[in-house]
Amino acid sequence: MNRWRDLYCGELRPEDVGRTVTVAGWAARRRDHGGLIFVDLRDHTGIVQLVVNPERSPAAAQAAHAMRSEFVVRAVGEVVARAADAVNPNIATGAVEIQVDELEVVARSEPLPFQLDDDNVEEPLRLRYRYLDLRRDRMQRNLRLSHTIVAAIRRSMEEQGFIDIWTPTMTLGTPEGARDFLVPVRLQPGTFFALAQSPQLFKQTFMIGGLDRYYQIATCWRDEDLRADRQFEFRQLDLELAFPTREDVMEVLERVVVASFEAVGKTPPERPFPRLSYADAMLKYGSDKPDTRFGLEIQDATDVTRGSEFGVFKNAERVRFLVAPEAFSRAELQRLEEFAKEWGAKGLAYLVVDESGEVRSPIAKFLSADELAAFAAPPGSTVLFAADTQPMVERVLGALRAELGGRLGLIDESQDDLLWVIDFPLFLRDEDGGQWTFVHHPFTSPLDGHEELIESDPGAALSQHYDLIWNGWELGSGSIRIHREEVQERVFRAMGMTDDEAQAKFGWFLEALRMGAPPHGGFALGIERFVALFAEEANIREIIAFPKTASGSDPLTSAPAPTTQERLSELGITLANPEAETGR
RNA sequence: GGGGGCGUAGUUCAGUUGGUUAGAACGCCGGCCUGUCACGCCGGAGGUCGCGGGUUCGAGUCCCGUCGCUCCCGCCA
Repeated sequence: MNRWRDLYCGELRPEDVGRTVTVAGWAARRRDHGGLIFVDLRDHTGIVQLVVNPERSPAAAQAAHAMRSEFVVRAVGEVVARAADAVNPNIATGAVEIQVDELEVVARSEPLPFQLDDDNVEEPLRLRYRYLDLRRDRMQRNLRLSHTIVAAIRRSMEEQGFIDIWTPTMTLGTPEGARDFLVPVRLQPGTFFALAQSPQLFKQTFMIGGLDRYYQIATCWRDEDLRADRQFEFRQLDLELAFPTREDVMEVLERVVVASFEAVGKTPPERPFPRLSYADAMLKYGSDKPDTRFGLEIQDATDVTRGSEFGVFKNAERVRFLVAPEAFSRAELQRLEEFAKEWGAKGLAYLVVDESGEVRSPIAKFLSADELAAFAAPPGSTVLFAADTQPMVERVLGALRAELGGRLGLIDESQDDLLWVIDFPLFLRDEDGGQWTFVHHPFTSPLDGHEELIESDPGAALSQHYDLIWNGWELGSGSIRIHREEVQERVFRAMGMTDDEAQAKFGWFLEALRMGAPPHGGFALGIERFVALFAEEANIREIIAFPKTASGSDPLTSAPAPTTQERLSELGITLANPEAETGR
């Protein structure tokens, strides 16, 4: 290759025996036997063993003796076969080694703040010294996997006729949705750009502009609290196409998913992926992103319990239950009730059917024969009830189901369940107001024939919104959009927005809809979540080179940081709390 | 904004009912060692027990406050 190296450390094989080669990398480990010194030389491809023999090269032996962990080293030597009893089967290069003639310390290293072979280091320390963390297998693997998947996505999108177009990241803020990150504008003090939460309106504008099939791996910003699966900034595969059916959009995504599985050598799911209605998902799984790798389905008993002697059942809007395949002890039931209460339940009624078939329950005496028949469960199981409003019942049993799935080991980890949740409602009622608010975003089209319900029965109107779910993780959302301005205005009105407000926020877009907007629809898939599932990482920070901590800072650079008074004056900004200016 | 968990050597952790000089492993430093591959053996250095206050004869340990990290709820069109 060049003066630094002829090939990579991990590439050496028996057929290289006899060659004189130059290699370079980091000294992962040194074993100094006083005479012979072994050095494990590492680069991104793997490890090769250097053997430094003072009889062969006294100078190299001296250099190797002074060498320490993570020194950057260049070595010249002869590739030799190892003796049969000296072969190391744990590394790919284990049949050979390099007898060193020349050893150059290219760069020294201080002792590291943590050991690279310790896979149990606190995350803040890893992030503070991310460049060291990146040398490790885990991060190398994850970042390269991320690249492989993004490359496969791009290839698939281009094969399907999509073109990559850039959209602005500095844009007009939207009061709805997530909090915007604001960017003050020096040339117009007092005004702000918002960092794009997504290219939503721009991609719809591409369709009106006749671009037909657009995609982008777009960075998006949202100023909300961070989580294991949420960062301030993240990427999404953003796409939009003209004149599609809902099935067309889903097919595009299914091809992308299958191409990604193939790219990483994983058996792809069969197409088409199963479709599940929102109503069924909420009933059976208590979630709009169900993990369907296990059963434990929720059942509705409201028809039977409406005439119950048991007041809690009789008066509840909904009574639902699930049957756990274990006869829980009193202590376990108490823990489960605690759990249910944390999710908002007032209590947790239960029927335990022990191994002999005997029913043990404080509420059994209130229940009719019909009720007991409806809840029939096999010996060695427990029926767990939620009785409350429908949203609360869904919430509590959904959480309980997910918890039990994990706790009872019901999940088949080898399985990959990809599915579509479709037929979402168009609106949900705001918890504290009673105001109708959109489920996805206000540009989602009602289902065919549901336009009339926008005014007459908003809660009953279904939409052409669909979510893609993988093992209980939401990969992304999409919809067929509204392409008629008149429908768009009606949706805004149903949400309680005046025409003036709609004009102020979206006037430019409503105007575009009046000038020949084709039917269109699209999708956005979260790249980091998608890659994390392939990488079997529970946290997207493991997929991101330089992520923020849960409190929103970067331990490597110490960002964010206060700025100077000069910069603030230029921007026309006065801090309400000037102490913050000097930093913490 | 709310709830849970964590914070002791460079790292990962232990630390009894509040009681003498706060320990272990790995790492680091020095020495010995020519077939190791988590090399081995001998010796050594290394501590603001996150920070501040309180209770006590005495606090790593108990109490209050605070900071940081993390998970979850809210929030995330």
